[in-house]
Amino acid sequence: MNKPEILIIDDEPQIRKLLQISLESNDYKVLQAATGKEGLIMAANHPPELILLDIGLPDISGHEVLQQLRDWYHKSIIILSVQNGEQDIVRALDNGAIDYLTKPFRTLELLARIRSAIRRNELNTNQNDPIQCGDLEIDLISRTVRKNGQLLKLTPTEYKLLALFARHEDMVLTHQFILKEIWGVGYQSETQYLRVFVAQLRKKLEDDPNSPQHIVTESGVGYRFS
Amino acid sequence: MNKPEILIIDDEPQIRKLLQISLESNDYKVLQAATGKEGLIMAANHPPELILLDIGLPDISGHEVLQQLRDWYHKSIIILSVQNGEQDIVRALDNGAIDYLTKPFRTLELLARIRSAIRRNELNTNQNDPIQCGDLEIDLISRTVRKNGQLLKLTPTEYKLLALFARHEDMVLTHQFILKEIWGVGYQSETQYLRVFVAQLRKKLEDDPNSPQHIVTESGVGYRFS
DNA sequence: GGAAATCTTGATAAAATCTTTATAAAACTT
DNA sequence: AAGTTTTATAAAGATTTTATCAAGATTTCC
Repeated sequence: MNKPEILIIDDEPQIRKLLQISLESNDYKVLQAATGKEGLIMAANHPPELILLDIGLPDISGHEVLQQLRDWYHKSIIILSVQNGEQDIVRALDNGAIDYLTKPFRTLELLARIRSAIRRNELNTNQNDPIQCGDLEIDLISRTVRKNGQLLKLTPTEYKLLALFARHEDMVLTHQFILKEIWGVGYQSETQYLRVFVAQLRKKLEDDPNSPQHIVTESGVGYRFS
Repeated sequence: MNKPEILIIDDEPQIRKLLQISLESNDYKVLQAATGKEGLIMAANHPPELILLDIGLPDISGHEVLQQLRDWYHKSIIILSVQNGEQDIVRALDNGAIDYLTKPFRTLELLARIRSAIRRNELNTNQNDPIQCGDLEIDLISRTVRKNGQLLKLTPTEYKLLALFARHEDMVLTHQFILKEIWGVGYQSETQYLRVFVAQLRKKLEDDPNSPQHIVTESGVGYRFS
């Protein structure tokens, strides 16, 4: 049985050590790089199952590393950043990072995010099958959405939005990304549209729209669907 | 053990003979038609497992035969065409042919294509049985529609439209798709046609055309039949 | 060739959806 | 804890989409 390999790219030795202990005790194999350059080389030589990438690196910017990785690396990349780094987070997510964690992070949350990210790697198949999310079933071909087997009536924009969420389950989608995908370039500042439609979707598909389970808001960043 | 039946529609006797020998020696039962008309009749009387259809027929164009077949026949149709018939091939595939072969063809390739086509049939069986939707019964073979047992009189376009809906029960069909299927490419913006015919169909087959149960409109997208 | 049936096109009213505004609640900052 | 930013929600106005009728144009069939 092979352990999944995780590459950590971070310049702070304490962080690396902390991550190493947490991850190894949960049956992952850990690889470490202290600089962006080193990280790129290690990833290229031996592509891991997941990359944890610090945005604040000393040599190359983490954003630069992310972009270079994304040219060829298609598995999950999770961003590590200091608090108040919202700008960085949004930019990284828009560049293809799949999730983010702000330091200091809680171990349980870290592990949950990692499990989810690795699951996504394996889940890229069967594009045509209906998507099952708890009590929701989204069939992208027949364009139907069912909640507990019952057909929901969605407007075109509501459906587009839900389909976008469903295609990126568990991922944080930034406002900008969603707006670009649904309304097109040029609408990236109309975040109000998004709020209105998210509210409508929640009203239709959440058991309790006041404490949403499916469409979770990531304050200052975007939304996550699960 | 029943042998799968294959209907050949081709005006050239040599080709039919060649195909017959190849196919029978590989345990298929072969039916033959020399004209489009004859082919349509034979297919209707005794739907085969697969149809090999020549595009260059003397009486009706093979395209016409294909379209008429596709109104009700949902198993595989493989197109036979002379070389240089690219236009024909593209058109035929758009009209629902599943594969094509250019004459002269190599026997092994032919047999491989046929095996693959028949395998696809088995994925969706019972296509030829009458479709029952509540009080409606649509028989694609005899081209009849009954509501509570009573025969409805539909115009050709109305029938084509209803047949299209019935073949895609519960699916949302976009305006564009429907227009392309019924009127052909180039009519995809004539949504008014569709509205008129949907209204006529509803008048004929809904109990209350003002609150349609069968043909449901998906505003901004298309219609759904159930 | 002519009558009947069918299809195309235009006009208009009704319905559905989207956009925008307003305001309150929640979440973060300092 | 107060102030600021971000988010949620409702509802009015604007726009788009749909339904329906009916008049011409075309095709089909005898």
